[in-house]
Amino acid sequence: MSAEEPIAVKRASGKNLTITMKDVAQGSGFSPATVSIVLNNAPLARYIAPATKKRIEEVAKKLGYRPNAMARFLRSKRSRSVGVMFFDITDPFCTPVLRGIENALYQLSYIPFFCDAHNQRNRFERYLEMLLEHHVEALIVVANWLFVDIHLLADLSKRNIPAATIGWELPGDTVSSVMVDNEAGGRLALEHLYQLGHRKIAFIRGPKMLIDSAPRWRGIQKFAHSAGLEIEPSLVLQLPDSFDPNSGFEGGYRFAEELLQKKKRFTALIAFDDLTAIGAIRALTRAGVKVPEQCSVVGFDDVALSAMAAPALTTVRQPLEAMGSLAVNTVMEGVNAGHEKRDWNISRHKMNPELVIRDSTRAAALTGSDD
Amino acid sequence: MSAEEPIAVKRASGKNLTITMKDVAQGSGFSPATVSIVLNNAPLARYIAPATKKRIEEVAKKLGYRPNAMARFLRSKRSRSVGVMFFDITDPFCTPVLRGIENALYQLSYIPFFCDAHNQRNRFERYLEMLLEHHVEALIVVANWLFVDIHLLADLSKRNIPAATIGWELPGDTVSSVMVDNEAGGRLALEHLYQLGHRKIAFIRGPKMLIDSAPRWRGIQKFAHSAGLEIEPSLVLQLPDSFDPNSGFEGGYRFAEELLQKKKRFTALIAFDDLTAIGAIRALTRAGVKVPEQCSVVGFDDVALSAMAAPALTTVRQPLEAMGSLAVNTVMEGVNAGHEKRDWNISRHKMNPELVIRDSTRAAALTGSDD
DNA sequence: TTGTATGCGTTATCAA
DNA sequence: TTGATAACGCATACAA
Repeated sequence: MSAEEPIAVKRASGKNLTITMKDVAQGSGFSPATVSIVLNNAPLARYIAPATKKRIEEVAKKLGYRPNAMARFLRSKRSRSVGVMFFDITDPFCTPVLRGIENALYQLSYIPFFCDAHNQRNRFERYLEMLLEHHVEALIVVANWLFVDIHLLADLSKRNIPAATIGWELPGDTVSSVMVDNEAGGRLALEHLYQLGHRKIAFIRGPKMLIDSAPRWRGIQKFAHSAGLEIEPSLVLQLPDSFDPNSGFEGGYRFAEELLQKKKRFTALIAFDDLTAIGAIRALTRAGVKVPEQCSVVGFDDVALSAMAAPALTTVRQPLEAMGSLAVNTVMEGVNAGHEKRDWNISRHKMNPELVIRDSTRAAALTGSDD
Repeated sequence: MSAEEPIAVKRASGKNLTITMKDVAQGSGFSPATVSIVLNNAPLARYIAPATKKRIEEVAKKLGYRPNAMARFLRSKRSRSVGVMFFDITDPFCTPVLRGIENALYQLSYIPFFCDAHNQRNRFERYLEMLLEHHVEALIVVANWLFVDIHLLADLSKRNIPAATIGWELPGDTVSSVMVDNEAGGRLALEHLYQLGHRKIAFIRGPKMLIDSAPRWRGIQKFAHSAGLEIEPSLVLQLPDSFDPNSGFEGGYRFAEELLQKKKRFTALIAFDDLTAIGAIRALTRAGVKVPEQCSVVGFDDVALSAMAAPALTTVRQPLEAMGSLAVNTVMEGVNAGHEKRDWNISRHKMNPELVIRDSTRAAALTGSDD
């Protein structure tokens, strides 16, 4: 093949900077249809002469042709984009999840629209609107509490837009979900302390509004029951509802302080999440109670800072990144099913938590705690 | 107006779930052109009869009409989307920046595409490709080191796609940038310690590959010079290059350990960034050196975890969220200029850092440091 | 093996 | 004051 065959492109030689398929057609001497078939490697490409293919690909490359995703959507109805909505990206929980989502989408050559509802309902709705206008093929919602009524998201599935939630689940059978097995996590935390010999254990439960709170506590109760461990009510506190994902830190601090002031005796503490644990540790340390020597502390989540906390936090890890990818794979199954006109079902995943033992826990001393 | 005038929409009553402009036209009894004019409040809308407007808007709403962003783009060349590319979202530096970008875009009814290069060049390029295919109106790149040659991004400005970098700047005059004034920040950190009476100060400088490292150090040197403070070379260490944004923690730990082992005497330490500072504090504490009683430590950035560290970290804050918004406003000026066929210039912003005094610094003791 | 024609949902120009 | 028509860039059915 004459590799030097000139590429003729008629252009107003002016402003128009975007190379279109027509340009490639003109440049290669074939029709736009043929170009389309070749560049997309469509079924019909089987019948195109190799020389033609080569020529077209060559020209496309030389011209720097880039398919226009918008125009393409108009025909194919595939936008190759997915909406990713966070209730509050400020929550350290979110970053690894985002990474997991992004990475899985990237593998599939999909690109995410990023939305952050700032915990505001109207903002959530506005973003939903925008995503719909941009015709995302699927939606992933990352949240740990619920203000979104079913209708909003169920609406999506009526439009055949598969949706999945992470860290949260919806009643009904229209939205898939990916969560950690909170009950197992709660059990894991208590079991760990129990095995270390702790019997006087304090608890800072999660806020009522968080869907995680109840099952974690249930896991704790169940283990306590099965092990014959008594949970002393006066050692159980519950964080107040709050929209600030970082409020746990302050809450943990205050509640640990409170326990100390009431001269409660405990050799270990299970916090609702890592920030709460770190806040509690801060209060304990400040009051002269050494962690873990005098009091062990366990968190939940294993967010990035937990490994850097002092002492490094023992915690129940959620596989956040994996949860992100799983959500992607889940909705993409729906997307594919849709295109192949297959039926499919939503799925609800409960992923296994994992105990990560670091420096904030150790075997119970013989004596009780402080004061 | 008869509020009950029926809306007649002919449809195959089947699968098609998306309401188009044509549907609104049919439903309202007007032509698509008129509907377009009314719903976009185009100039010509001035001449449309109020009753017509009302009817059309009513029908559009009742039918749940949503403009198709793709089709709209094809005509208007406006995608109402912006590419946001992170070199590594894992860096705690990034989250507040993302929030700032997202928020500013939201105000303008633009939606961001989220891209994370994972510090990989080919991934960066692939994403760039995707963003171009999706015809983003602008690009924002968040990074603190450079593997991207000018050409890649300069290429954009040839396509009239305004670009801005955050935390990093490019030579040439094609890409805007938003950075913190690192030199001022370095000065701030040292000045603070100096005023507290510290004279024996150790430094952990940033890796060479980070653009921030040099100016921060320059700010330190300049202040030292002007204050007549001597910087002891043996107290100056430099972090090795690394692609892991969290490696500073380990580096800070190791270097602080090293200083201690060499029996160096110092009453304060300035770390390149917060993670490094927190790592250093960990090593100091572990070696029995109390922070801040025996050694003050200053960080840089004020990432989220700094306030929660123990002790809470004194640091030089970058206005990360504001930097994000500023970058948005900067590129949007280019976008607007482009549409109004105006000329415009890129801009380079240096934002003021701010000293945040927390618990990791205090007045120098009379004696030196440890051992 | 390749080309022609059509339509996706909009907007803009022109005509009525 | 409103409507018909063309065009944006692409992919497909059909024709050649």
